[in-house]
Amino acid sequence: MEAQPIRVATVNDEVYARLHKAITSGALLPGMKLTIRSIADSFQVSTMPVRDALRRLEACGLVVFGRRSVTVTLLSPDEVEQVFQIRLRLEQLAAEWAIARVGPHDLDELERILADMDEPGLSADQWRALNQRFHLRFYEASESDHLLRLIRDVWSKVEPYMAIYASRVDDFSESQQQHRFMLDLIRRGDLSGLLVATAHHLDYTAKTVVSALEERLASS
Amino acid sequence: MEAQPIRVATVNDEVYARLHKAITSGALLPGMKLTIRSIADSFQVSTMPVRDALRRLEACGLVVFGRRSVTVTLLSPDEVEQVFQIRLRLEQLAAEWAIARVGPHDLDELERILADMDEPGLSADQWRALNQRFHLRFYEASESDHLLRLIRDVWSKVEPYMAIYASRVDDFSESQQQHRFMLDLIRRGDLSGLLVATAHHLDYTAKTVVSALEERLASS
DNA sequence: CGACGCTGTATGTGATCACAAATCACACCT
DNA sequence: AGGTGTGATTTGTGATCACATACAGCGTCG
Repeated sequence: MEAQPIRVATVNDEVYARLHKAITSGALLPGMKLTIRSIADSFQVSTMPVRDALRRLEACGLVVFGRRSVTVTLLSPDEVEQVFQIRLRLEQLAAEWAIARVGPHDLDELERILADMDEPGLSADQWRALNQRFHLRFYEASESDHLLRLIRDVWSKVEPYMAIYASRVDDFSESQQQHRFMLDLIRRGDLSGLLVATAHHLDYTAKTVVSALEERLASS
Repeated sequence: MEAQPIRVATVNDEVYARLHKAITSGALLPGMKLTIRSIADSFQVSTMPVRDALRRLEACGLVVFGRRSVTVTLLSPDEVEQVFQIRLRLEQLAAEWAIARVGPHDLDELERILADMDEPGLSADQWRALNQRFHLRFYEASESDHLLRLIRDVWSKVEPYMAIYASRVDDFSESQQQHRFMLDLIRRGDLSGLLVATAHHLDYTAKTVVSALEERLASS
């Protein structure tokens, strides 16, 4: 139980959190133009915290500052694929570190998350949240805040597109099967097996997301 | 010749660039407390662009916002080592992509940079700049802005400590020898050899930097 | 002599205002 | 009818002001 310094919620952080969620959940679609003033008005705050929040989102790569505009980052299918490749390398490293330090308590929690994901009738958002929690929860065992933060940021970049994918598909059994297989490898401490499984899992996800994205682009 | 959109220099960007350089070059030491107002005064601008710039630096991990203070990020030797490990994975991926697309023009420029590094009487800052340019110039051939930006950011995190190291050592021949070896592998398209060499090179650098850092900590 | 508590200052946060430039619209010219 | 130039509006940028609170310095008490 490492005590994080208590951060009293500042408006800045709140705006950042809401915008981050809005973008990654797909509520604000990639390519959409944002205006600082409208956001400020809708949140009933001044433009200042919105500016700060957008700056931080810019550094995460979620928005892009133009000459006179702020737009939600729009990735081409090719870029999405690149980001997935980057994610893979980072997550493989995290897996290496995590598998060596994972404890029984961690395993229990991972198991519980998977159980939650088996629950029928999950919304796409709920499934995405649980899916992310499963992976990140495991990587937390790596005990590297730097790596974890990096993975989170890179994850965020492709999250909007996973939201698109998840909203069109209602069968996650294949993905869930892979999760169980990976958890089993983690339990047995099979690192090389886990690395392969992770690559396979991410490739599978990437292919699905990218093809869904290309299909959407072609139809427009 | 891909045309970058013309960014007229805003005060914000200028402040960001200066602070970034000040931190990575070691002029602002890790752990140092910053005050928005003093920075604004010294740059003869208002506090506003400084705030924006610091927010962006925060997202890059170069500064940390406390409750009532902004401090330059201070990394423990252990954290520095972690970041080097992350760098390695990212740079190996970049090497994979770059070695397949590198062209004669790129090779010429890399050669020229190495020649510049052979120049005797280089200051520590100059050597660091050239060293970074050599590696990043190669990775530019990967043609992935996302990966490149990520590497740049992660690099920045350990740059201050490389500055400490570089200021204490005046013999870079070992490092330079590794560079020449790597460039030769690039020329011959020997990917697996390059991956090993990259790992060796970064491990060597990390060990040197970390031990210099620990030595400095022990003596204080 | 040291620890605790209070007060004053310093400083990040948020709001409001002013400005310049980019964008859009409409009208005009070719 | 299509392209172009001009004006109005939008909108990000930067400055200044007000405020609440963390932090330091000092005094007092045990």
